[in-house]
Amino acid sequence: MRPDHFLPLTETSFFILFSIVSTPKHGYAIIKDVERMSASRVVLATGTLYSALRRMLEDGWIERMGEDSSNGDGRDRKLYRMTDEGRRIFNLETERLQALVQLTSLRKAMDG
Amino acid sequence: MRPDHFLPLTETSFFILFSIVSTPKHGYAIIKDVERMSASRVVLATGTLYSALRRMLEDGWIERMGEDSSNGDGRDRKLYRMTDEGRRIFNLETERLQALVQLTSLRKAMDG
DNA sequence: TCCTAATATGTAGTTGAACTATATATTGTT
DNA sequence: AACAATATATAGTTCAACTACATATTAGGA
Repeated sequence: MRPDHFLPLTETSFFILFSIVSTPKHGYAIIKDVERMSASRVVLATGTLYSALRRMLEDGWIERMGEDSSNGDGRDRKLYRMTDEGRRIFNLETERLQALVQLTSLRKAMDG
Repeated sequence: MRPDHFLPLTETSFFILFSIVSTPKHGYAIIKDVERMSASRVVLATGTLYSALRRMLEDGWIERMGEDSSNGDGRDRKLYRMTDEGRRIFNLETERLQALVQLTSLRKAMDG
């Protein structure tokens, strides 16, 4: 199993994984979902999204599903689904985040 | 006042600011402090630290204090202190982090 | 006294993720 | 017919973090 020093995830990777954590989505839907979830603070450019997706595919964090052409509509859509490895990494990242928040709230009590 | 799109902070910047939030420190002390705080998960290389410090000085997030040579010992040490602007940014980042953790914990209940 | 680890600050060059800009095509609405 | 929204993708730039290197002082043990 690969080491864990790809943590911390970038904000982009984090939100992409978060977006497909339970429901596979295609690229454009991920952009819209991330925008909604973040209250418009994170708006991914297509260049940012597709290069991030390519990296995650290479690393096996996500995979394509419905590779065949016809998706009901004759539309060019590619659904991305999280792999077990992607889920493992996403969980590690949320744990890291929780620890960080806990650390900063501890500071408010003690000092030094 | 400058805009807020320097958020999210990188992990490096976050830990550096966190380290000097109440006590000014010199570079090497910051490295050791960050290592301790993160349970050795984050060990800053000197190149990483000093280039981050330079950027933060340029942006006015931190400032030097005790610029004069003699620090009791004849040692070459430069203390870095957080500015009000640095504190403002650090607080924004902790708020962002809290919101993120809240978002992920919400997911565990609902789904979509 | 010599050696080593810890303390302390810095620069040069590389890597890689996110960014802007651009290109293309389809679908739904007016 | 025109336009906004939906949909995917590449090329080139920017910038923070990284590795590797360079230098010097101080404390402690052999």
